Amino acid sequence: MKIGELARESGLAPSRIRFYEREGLIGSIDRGLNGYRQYSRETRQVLEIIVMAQQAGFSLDEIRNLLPPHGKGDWSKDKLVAALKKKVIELAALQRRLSETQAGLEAVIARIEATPPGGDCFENAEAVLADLRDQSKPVDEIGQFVPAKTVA
Amino acid sequence: MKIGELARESGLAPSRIRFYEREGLIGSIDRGLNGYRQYSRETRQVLEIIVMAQQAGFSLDEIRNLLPPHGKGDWSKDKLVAALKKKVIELAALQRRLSETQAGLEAVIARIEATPPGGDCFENAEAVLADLRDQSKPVDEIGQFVPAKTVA
DNA sequence: CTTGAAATTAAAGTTTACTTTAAGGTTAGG
DNA sequence: CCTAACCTTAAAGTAAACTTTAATTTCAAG
Repeated sequence: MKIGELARESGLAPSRIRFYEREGLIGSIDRGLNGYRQYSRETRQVLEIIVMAQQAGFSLDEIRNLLPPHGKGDWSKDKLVAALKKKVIELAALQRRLSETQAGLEAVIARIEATPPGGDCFENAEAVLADLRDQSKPVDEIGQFVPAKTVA
Repeated sequence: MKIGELARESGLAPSRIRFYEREGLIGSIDRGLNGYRQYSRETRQVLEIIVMAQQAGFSLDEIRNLLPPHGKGDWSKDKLVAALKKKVIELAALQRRLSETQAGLEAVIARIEATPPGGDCFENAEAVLADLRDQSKPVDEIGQFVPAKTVA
């Protein structure tokens, strides 16, 4: 599979795929005699995980550390299981982050919809934001809202 | 309230608050005789909403359009609520996909760990990857995974 | 054999979201 | 009164995540 095909299938631009390779997110891939990159189907899964993780707010740097080390094909059963389990843990991390984001958004929606039609925007803001603060943890103990601590 | 105090309370750098003002996310604020910015308590709430929305994946540009027109008063909350709800739906969809992927992975792990120790590693790996492809449904109807359409 | 689509590289450019710097004016404490 | 901490501005700098450009090379069709 050449880069153009992979690009079509994944929906990512070829430049982006090459960029991920330069950045070490995709392991060294095979080259044909002509120097063209030859991808396996596995690469598509990797790209998908990268995109998903990005959508959940992970930086490429974090993703690089989450992805299993792409040492080539000595795939023993144990290593395969270990890699998959690691992936499950990664997915759980993604889910946690998504849940937090979603909970925060829903709280904000609830508050806005609870505002009386003619009312001042921030009349009861204080109370609801306090709720938000109690439920999840968008603030630290000093009372500042934390800048999205990226979770490795 | 001067900028330093607001910065301490919100946890945002003064430069960042001034930046948001330049970008039109915070309305025109009062100035003292000395030219110092004088903030009201409302501004803190606005800053918190900005941070919240950022964590949910909104760009500053999108946020600017969601926030009340700071010329005068009423914030048409319908637009804001609609956008936020749309975002929640997106997040839910993302989470469903993650769940499916995770469930698939766990099933695959269980299968591998149940295989008798005599098996061929590569045969196994092949089957595992096939499972992964079939079980998770990470693609849209064209077969691409969608690149997180940011919603205004 | 020629032509156009697709591949390669290195390097430079873009956007977003800030921060830092430089050069100053203001204010509170000792 | 002096000094340090805080405020002001415009402008330049930075980091992340890509994309675009330019200058080739290669492949596939007619």
